[in-house]
Amino acid sequence: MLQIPVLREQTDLVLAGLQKRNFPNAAQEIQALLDLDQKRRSLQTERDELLGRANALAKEIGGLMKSGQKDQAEALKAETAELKSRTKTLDEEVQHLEHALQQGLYKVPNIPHSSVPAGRSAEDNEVVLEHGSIPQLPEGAQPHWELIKQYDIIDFELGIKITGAGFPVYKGQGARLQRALINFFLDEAMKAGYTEVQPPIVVNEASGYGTGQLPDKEGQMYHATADNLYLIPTAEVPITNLYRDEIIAEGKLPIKHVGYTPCFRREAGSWGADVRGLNRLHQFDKVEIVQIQAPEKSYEALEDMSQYIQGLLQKLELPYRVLRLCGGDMGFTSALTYDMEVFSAAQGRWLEVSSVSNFETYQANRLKLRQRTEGGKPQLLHTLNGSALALPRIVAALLENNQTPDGIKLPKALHSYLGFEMITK
RNA sequence: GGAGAGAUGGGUGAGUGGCUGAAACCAGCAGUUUGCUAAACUGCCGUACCUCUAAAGGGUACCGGGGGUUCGAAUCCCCCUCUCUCCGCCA
Repeated sequence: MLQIPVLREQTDLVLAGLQKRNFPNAAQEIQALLDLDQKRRSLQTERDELLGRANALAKEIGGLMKSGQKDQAEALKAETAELKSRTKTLDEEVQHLEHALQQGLYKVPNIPHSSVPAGRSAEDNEVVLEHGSIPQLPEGAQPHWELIKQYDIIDFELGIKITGAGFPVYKGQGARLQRALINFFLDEAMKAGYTEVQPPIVVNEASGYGTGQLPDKEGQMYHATADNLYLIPTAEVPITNLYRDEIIAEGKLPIKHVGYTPCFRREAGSWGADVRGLNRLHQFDKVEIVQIQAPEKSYEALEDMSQYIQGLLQKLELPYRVLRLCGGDMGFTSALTYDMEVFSAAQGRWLEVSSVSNFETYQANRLKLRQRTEGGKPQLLHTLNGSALALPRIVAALLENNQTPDGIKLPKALHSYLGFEMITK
């Protein structure tokens, strides 16, 4: 979440940012928070003064008791009793205000970076670049949901039987392709300096709040209520939370991690015409890269991550484009997001396969993730992450774009991982 | 799941009602000494908020989390969480 001092001292900047996001009633909402903050501070000052007096009295009483001056001690006790009841009331008010402020701040999204275009929806996203050419498909080319049946590599009906819609079963060459992609992505990331981690795929509530899934996206995560644990929607959650409540030494930066996990998304209310086949699932595999960086270097890191992800797409020989998301389409916690989309030729659509974001201090503030700086107070770090990559839509594009009458040709980069070069019947 | 023990600063670990935001040691930082390194010595060495300020300073809170007793709680009481040991169950 945003820091209160930023709200206080750079109000105009915050308001301009919220406007870019089309955040409703920004001025009133922020003013309400500033009022809460003002009131909290004045009450805290008052409370602390009273507590200070009570502490001094307690010491005095101790001294009097020791020297046997009981009557005088009793007189002071009476005074403390009154202080106590006043501080109690004040303390309750302060706590109430702090809570209200916290709740209010949870509802304020991150401030977009200056390069983020204004806009309301996906249509206003800015195409930064396009790479590769659109493949010419043979006569009678099929969308991937037909191909997976023909080659018997992914089975949605079986998934429906054992779990439900959106939980496909990968079989044979399909399963092998999944495993090849995961290994390829992990190996590439390690070559690029990311340290692999294998985190839990269920997380507690504190982790959900740490990276901002809670309370904003409460309904989007599967919730194991018996233990109050959440199935992760992305490896970002456990990996970034590895560093919750940490103060990192300057020399340890940047921290770079890669992790493969299944991801679980309820996708409540988002099913429609464009979600056939692998386009949208409740469970899917993803390799995620995470960086924790010093504030002055985070945008450099974001560009590196973007380049890295583009390199993967190039090795997979997929045509792709890079979008800079507009204020209205960007995630709640992000300051700048690039989406990478591949062209899935039989559907004739761009499919989002990666989203790489700089959260600046928004997550770090919740996480209390800071760096130790020389001679100064600990300073909030910047967190970044990106998919590298999400598998299902990559698979969709690979199948659709590379179909031939003889089978589906797979890119060279994967051959050694697959043990075959083409999916055949 | 049952029984018991425990949770203190970066680490080890003292502390059972006031002089303890917290000993000591280790690690770390700065300095003295030194041909270099090492050793020795000296000093510094938690976080958040409030207040004040040019800077310094001052205040409050925090000893797993929450509540209570008390003029006063790391210390006493209650609840919760977690860890360890033993038993049971299981991979």
